[in-house]
Amino acid sequence: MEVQLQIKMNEKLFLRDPEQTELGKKIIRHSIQLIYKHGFELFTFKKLAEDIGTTEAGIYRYFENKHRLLIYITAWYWGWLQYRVIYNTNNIKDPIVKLKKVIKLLATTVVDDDKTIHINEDLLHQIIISEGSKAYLTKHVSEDNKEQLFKPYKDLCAVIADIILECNPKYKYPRSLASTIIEMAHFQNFFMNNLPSLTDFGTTKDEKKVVSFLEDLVFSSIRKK
Amino acid sequence: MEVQLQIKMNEKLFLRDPEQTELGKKIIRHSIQLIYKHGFELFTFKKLAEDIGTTEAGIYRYFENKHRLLIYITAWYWGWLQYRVIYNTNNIKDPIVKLKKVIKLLATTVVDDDKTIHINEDLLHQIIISEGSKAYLTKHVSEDNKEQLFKPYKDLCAVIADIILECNPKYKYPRSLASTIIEMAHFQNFFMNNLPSLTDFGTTKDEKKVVSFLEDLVFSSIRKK
DNA sequence: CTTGAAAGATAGTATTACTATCTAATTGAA
DNA sequence: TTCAATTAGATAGTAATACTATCTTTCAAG
Repeated sequence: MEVQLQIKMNEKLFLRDPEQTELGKKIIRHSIQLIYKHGFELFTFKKLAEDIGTTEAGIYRYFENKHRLLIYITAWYWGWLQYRVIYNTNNIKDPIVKLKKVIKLLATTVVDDDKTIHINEDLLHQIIISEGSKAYLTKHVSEDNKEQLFKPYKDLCAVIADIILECNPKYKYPRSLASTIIEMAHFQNFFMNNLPSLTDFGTTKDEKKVVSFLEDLVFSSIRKK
Repeated sequence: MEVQLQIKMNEKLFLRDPEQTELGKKIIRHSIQLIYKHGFELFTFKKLAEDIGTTEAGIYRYFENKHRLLIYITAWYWGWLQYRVIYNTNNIKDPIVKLKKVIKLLATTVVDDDKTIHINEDLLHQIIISEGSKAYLTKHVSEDNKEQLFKPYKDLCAVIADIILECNPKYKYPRSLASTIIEMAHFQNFFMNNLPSLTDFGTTKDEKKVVSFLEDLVFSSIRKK
């Protein structure tokens, strides 16, 4: 059986739905590759158009600008992660086991998912690590937020917060702890590979240690006192 | 007695030392104001030159580009914070009290420091919250790091890691916990004000709650088990 | 008095981030 | 079969950005 996974995206993120056309899918696929290759600052629609073999104007028919495209890509990632979290914790009763699963999903390298042929999830994961926070670290974050552009991130955070509350209904900071887990899963990975002295894993560069650190952090905090 | 505080800066950060001239100091002062006003992406050397009343070429004599200027500003901030951490924890014996002091210094609004006339520390603090991580989230982070551009951040992290180890010499992740405190002090503040549902302080927007969250997180983790 | 450093003035270039318009190809409904 | 709509390709153009270059003025220290 072949299953195709479709993440439902907020329509305000694009001018024309990239999932609906060949060119649209190429834009997503190649933009992930190019942002990975050049970094977001040096990524341009010109380079993207050349890479695809279309024109700049063609890209602009799908996305207002490269920042919206970044938000689209990150939103897709958070949507996909939430799907994976729910899918992988589905039959687990013990919330502690659930939470461990979540931490692993967040902090561990992704294997390319065949259910989404036009997206390379491994590159995407790397992009989220180094470019993800640029989606919201802007002057217009509040307006973007009003348009619900960050909903997938906030939904994921809420799902994790709920699992935290299952572990300890009296824990006072479930949402902040959830966003801390999400951000640190990525930042500690980035630091480990690029500014190793900011972590305790610089020598081994083993992402399992990021998982251990996060587990220690989280379960110390929510353990009933 | 008037004390003037000078933070010693890495010479690779600038082409001409901005602390040594009037124009240099104006560049720092006005760039902080303008980055605060426009955000880093929309901040340009042209706008800065107009604001100061000099020319673009004039700015380029001090800084290679706006990204180097951002690194300079953030490096100054981390240097200044380390000074404040050491100054304020100087006579404290109890490492737990020390660590609480550090968290407060990191997560609480700064009052403008008269010891540095040309820098508005309050605006600077806001900039670090929303733009700080852009200094290292780049493709060239490793080369920049080889030039020691992030030393002040790493030094501060090391100082905090040492205090953590004073609290519990057996704690396994002092550096990662230190970088987590630093990053989350800023991110939780940003989230609280801009994406409130990612935190538990959205309704009150009270930064004291960020301090409480961080204290809970940190002291749960390092408590001897 | 002169000389060298800093800053001002002006100009110019390649690239970026768009917008506009026109034409060609496809597709699917009348 | 044809007509109309949708999508994409082609081309052009603009304002702003991110620089580099050069020449002149100012000013202060030796």
